[in-house]
Amino acid sequence: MARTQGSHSDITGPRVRAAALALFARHGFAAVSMRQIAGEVGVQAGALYNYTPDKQSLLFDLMKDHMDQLLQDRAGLTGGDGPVQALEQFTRFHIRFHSKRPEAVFISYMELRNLSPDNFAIIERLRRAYENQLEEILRAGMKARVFDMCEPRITAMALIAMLTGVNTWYSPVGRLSLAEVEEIYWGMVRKAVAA
Amino acid sequence: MARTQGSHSDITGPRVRAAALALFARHGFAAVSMRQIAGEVGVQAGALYNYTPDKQSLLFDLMKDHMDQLLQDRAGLTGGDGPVQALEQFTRFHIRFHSKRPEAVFISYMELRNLSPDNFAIIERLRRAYENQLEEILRAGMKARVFDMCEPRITAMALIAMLTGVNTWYSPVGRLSLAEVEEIYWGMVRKAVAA
DNA sequence: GTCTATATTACGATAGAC
DNA sequence: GTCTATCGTAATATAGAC
Repeated sequence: MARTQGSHSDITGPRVRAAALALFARHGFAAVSMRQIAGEVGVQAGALYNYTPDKQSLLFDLMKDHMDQLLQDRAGLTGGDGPVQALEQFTRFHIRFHSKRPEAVFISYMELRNLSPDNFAIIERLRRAYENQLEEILRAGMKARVFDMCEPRITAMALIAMLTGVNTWYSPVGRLSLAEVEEIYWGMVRKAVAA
Repeated sequence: MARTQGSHSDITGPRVRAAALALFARHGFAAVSMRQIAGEVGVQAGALYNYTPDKQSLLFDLMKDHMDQLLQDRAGLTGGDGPVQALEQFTRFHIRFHSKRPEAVFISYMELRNLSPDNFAIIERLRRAYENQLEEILRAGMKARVFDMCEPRITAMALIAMLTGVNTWYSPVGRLSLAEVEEIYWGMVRKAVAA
């Protein structure tokens, strides 16, 4: 992977981030060295510091971008005509979004403890905002008497855990299509909160 | 934490494992040094090698013991009078067992990638055996027409993910008792698979 | 069984040449 | 913007004294 000198700022930056994403997901943040990332990109370790002030920022930027994209994509949806439709939309969106980015999802769940306190607080606030969206859907459905549960916050956490669990077994080349997976999980979600 | 020389084999061994469990759960396997573990125990780093051949074995032993205990405790249960009772028993057992060992659970889910290939295969086989127990309960319930689902394997994975998610928010000193948590989750599980 | 001391290797990050 | 070279530190694991 050795290469001669030259200027490639516009393509090296994204490649550094892509390499870090793949390596952090595979081996864990603490187990990956800057030299490994550089080797994957095809530069020397020192060159990485043209694109990130330090290793911590590299991790944080990956997680921050992931959460921003999640909330942005989610904000682009209509919200549905009622609580049931909104819940179905949330369910399908969550599965689709997360199954398409297994590495970023993995990192965002596993590497929280390797964030600096300040960075952790930022990511946690974004995650909380996403969880709150599901909780509000559940509360609206209770008010409309189409859902029945005693603890909407905990139900929201339980449903998100279930949906994110798709990533532990789903493969795009597996037996089930993403549409079929959505259907199976939407069936469980619908029944679990049904009035 | 410094201490003078002396022989303490019978108490140091468990303390090494306890320190490793706590530190691995808090900071991650790769981020914890043998010196940190030794410091927590109150010995020098070299002394740890009287209790483990290397750091990898320390991690593996923690995970192996956790899985063995899970399967052993589970095997001590009756199984219930029918599929519905069996599912309720599984649900309550899973929540109770996992909520009582948050550190071991955390490690067993997060540090799989830090196991050597051989060790990974052993742990995976044990995990699979546990998942199969839930899958068999679901299949029995389908046969008896008390459960309804199209994919019992995936449903089992979904339910386990949901139940293990309790560990992300539950605190023994929080608002809800463990019995209340069990009740809430059993309600969701029951409805999700109901015929 | 634990200590001190160390061999060997690797880490994150920086400096200055090109 | 990337290179080579390096600073300062810390890692796992081992050896031999007590």
